[in-house]
Amino acid sequence: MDERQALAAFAALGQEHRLRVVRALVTAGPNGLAAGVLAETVNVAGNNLSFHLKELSHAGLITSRREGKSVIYSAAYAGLSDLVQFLMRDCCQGHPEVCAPAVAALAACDCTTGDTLHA
Amino acid sequence: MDERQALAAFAALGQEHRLRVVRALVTAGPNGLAAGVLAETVNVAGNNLSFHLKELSHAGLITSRREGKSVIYSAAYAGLSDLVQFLMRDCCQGHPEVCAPAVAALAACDCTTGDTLHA
DNA sequence: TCTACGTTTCAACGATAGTTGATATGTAGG
DNA sequence: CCTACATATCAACTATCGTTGAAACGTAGA
Repeated sequence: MDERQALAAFAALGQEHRLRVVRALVTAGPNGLAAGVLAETVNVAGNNLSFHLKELSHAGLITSRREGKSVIYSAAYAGLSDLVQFLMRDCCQGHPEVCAPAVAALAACDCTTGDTLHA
Repeated sequence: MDERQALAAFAALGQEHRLRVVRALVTAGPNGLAAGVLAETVNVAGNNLSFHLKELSHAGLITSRREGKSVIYSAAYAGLSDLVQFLMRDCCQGHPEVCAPAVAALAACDCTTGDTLHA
């Protein structure tokens, strides 16, 4: 991930409605949520939400697929990973103790119990 | 970290000059960099940089200390950790495989070789 | 094909953020 | 005390972002 992409991603997350959308989709899991459900969840008008979803999609943070009349959005976990990696890259220049908490914080996630940790 | 703080942090990072400042400080390590050095590094006028540094500081992403005539800024690694944790929290609702790459990406950092990983 | 539903696009307005220049603070040395 | 240096503050301007309402698109069922 280059700076331009990271910039777009952070700018996208730095907005109340968009951050809530991403959080909702991250917790929702890979099944995702329909645009209409998201509109109710974050309490935003449909047309306005559509604008934000487009921005999040362009930033590589979410993906979409059509299912009948609905459009289902899901978190782009790979994009989120890249963003985290971009932010913390080269944080260990001779002082691993300063960034270890970041690793520990994320490792505290239940993911560590998954069998695909190193996949 | 609550939503309001995360929002401020992401909005702070969603700006070219501020993102470069944070990246410069993250790679610089706990010793930090003087405001003047940062101004040259990111190629921003001093008064303008001061505005951005204030915003980053208010967002909990950097800290500052005075050393003689200079003010030294450093990355707030704890704040960065909290931010990462906020973004990925509850990402594993029954599907640990989707967020495992995020953990792996951060774990790829040399931090994993540090002796304070679980501290 | 017609209607209903879900979603997206567009133009326009109001609010907010970033830059600039001038000025103020605070610190060290002569 | 006075000057030089480093950084911070303030007001004003411009550009960009987010919201709103109206309208269009695409899909499914009658």
